[in-house]
Amino acid sequence: MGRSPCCEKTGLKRGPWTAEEDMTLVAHIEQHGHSNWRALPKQAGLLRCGKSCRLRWINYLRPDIKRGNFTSEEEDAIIQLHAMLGNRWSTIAARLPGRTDNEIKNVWHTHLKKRLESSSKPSGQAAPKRNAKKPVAVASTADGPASVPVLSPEQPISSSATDSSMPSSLENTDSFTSEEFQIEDSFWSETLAMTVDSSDSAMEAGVTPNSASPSSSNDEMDFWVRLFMQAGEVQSLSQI
DNA sequence: AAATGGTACAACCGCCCACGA
DNA sequence: CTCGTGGGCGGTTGTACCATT
Repeated sequence: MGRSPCCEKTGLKRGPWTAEEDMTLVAHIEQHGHSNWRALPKQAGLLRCGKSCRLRWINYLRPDIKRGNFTSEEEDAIIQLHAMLGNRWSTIAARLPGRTDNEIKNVWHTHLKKRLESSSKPSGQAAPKRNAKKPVAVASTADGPASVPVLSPEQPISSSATDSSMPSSLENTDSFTSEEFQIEDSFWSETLAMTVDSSDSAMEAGVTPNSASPSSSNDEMDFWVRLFMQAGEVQSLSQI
C-alpha cells in the first residue's frame, strides 16, 4: 500500500523520448552499464524516471532488439506460446530472440488476437485492413490465414496455465495436421533452437519443474514448454 | 478535400516478487 | 524475521497515422 512511487513525478519529463535523450541514455549505459536504474537518470543527466529509462532501453534502445516486421513464423510462435503460457509476455519474449515483451504484447492485442478470433469464426473476414503504418510497422502478416497453425478455437487462452491445463495443451499438439506441423518443425528447430539449447542444458543439469526454485510455477511452465518443443521435434522427426 | 473511425505502437501505471539491511 | 527498496511484469492509455466515407 503506502509505497512511495518509484520516482518523484515532479520535474521529471514524460511522454515520447527525443533522439537526444535516446543518445544520452545509450551513451551512459554503454559506458557505465545499468546497475541501478533509479540512480541512472541522475547520473546520465536525464530528467526521466528510472523506470522510464529502463523501459526505453529494454523496449527500444537495446542493441539486440530486432526492429521491424514480425515474420509469420514469429507470429505463429506467439500464438503457440500464448496458448500454452497465457499472458506471460516476458516468458514468450524470452523465446523470441530480439523481441520484447511489450512488442509482443502489442502485436498480440492488435492483430494476432483478432486473427485468432476471426479464424475461429466460420467466415469471419475480420482481417486487418492495414498493412503498414510506420517504417517499423507490422506489415508482414500478408494475412494469409493459411500458414497459421491455429489452435483449436475452443482452446482456452487462460492466463493461468495450471497443472490441469498443461497436459491438455500438449494434447493439442496432436490436433495439428501434418501440414501444419511441417511449418512447426522448421520454425521450432530454426528459430528457437538456441533458446532451447540453453534451457536444455539446464535440463541436463537436473532441472525439473520443482527443483529450480521453491515457488516455481515459471519453471514448471518452462518445463512444459520444453516438453512441448521436444515433443514437436520428435513428432516431426518421426515424419521424415 | 475534409471529417471520422480504426489501427498500431510507444509509454505509463500499479502491483508483485526478490533481495539486502 | 521484518521491513524497505529496486526491478520486473502485465494491463492500460495516449497519440500518430492511415483508410474510408
